[in-house]
Amino acid sequence: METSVDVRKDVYLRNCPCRGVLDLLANKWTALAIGALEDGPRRFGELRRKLEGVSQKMLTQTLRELERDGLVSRTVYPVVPLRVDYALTELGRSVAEPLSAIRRWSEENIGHVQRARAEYERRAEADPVPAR
Amino acid sequence: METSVDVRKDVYLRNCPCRGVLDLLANKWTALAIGALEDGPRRFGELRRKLEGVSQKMLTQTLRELERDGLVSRTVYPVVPLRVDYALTELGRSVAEPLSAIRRWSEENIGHVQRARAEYERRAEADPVPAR
DNA sequence: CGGCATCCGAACCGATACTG
DNA sequence: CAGTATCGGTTCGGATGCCG
Repeated sequence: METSVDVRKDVYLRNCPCRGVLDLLANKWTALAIGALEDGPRRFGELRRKLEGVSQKMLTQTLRELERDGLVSRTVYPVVPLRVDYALTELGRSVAEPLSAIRRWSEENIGHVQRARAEYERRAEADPVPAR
Repeated sequence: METSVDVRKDVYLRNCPCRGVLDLLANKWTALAIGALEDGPRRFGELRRKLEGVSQKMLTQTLRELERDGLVSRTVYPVVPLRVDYALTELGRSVAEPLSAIRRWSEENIGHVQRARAEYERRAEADPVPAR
């Protein structure tokens, strides 16, 4: 069936819709939000506390996009006070592992990055405009 | 040796420097740039053509950050016309695989995402302000 | 060829106030 | 509790022009 437009699935192509998906995953809070849901459903407030430094606005926005794209489900319990649960969908669970690898890499290699950064600055000082 | 400040390596903590690393990887063009260098060194112009839609400014900026953080090396050949090669460092090669997984997921799951998006819009139309 | 500097509109994001 | 709405500052990012 698949009415295939002549745009192959290649993130390097300008007009490929996968670009949008990549951008979603590349969002500042996406990897953290997905990771926080790996162990089961969480309430909005729990996520807010877990993702230190996230503003309520950005968390809401991030979760909305993830819900819209089918990675996260949102369940409202009509109780007082209001309760809203977020959970990974099957699609969301399938991206959890790749994103987890990214988070892990960040934690494991921060040392290397910091050393590289220090080295870079050291050069910039010692050598103002070498070949650039 | 490791002068350990009391900030553990946890991307969920507000003041953990890993946040900066995660942000680097979460940049719009980072995953594409790293991927384009997987098969060996590439010239600036090659990368520009490969990453369709990237502006020269953003490509330069992305490559600079990657160089600064030790994921990419930059080699200038003092010839006319000028030639500059970019290549992955060992650190850069170690992140190539995780980022590749992210790109692959984007390409493989664009269908699911598009269907979810259509479904979401369909609901929004049919049901203006249900529980939000 | 591979940049850098500048301008400028667009998008992002935090802070605050208000709602069911 | 879990949002929405709005305002304003910051950053993003494209377009253009110039340089070695």
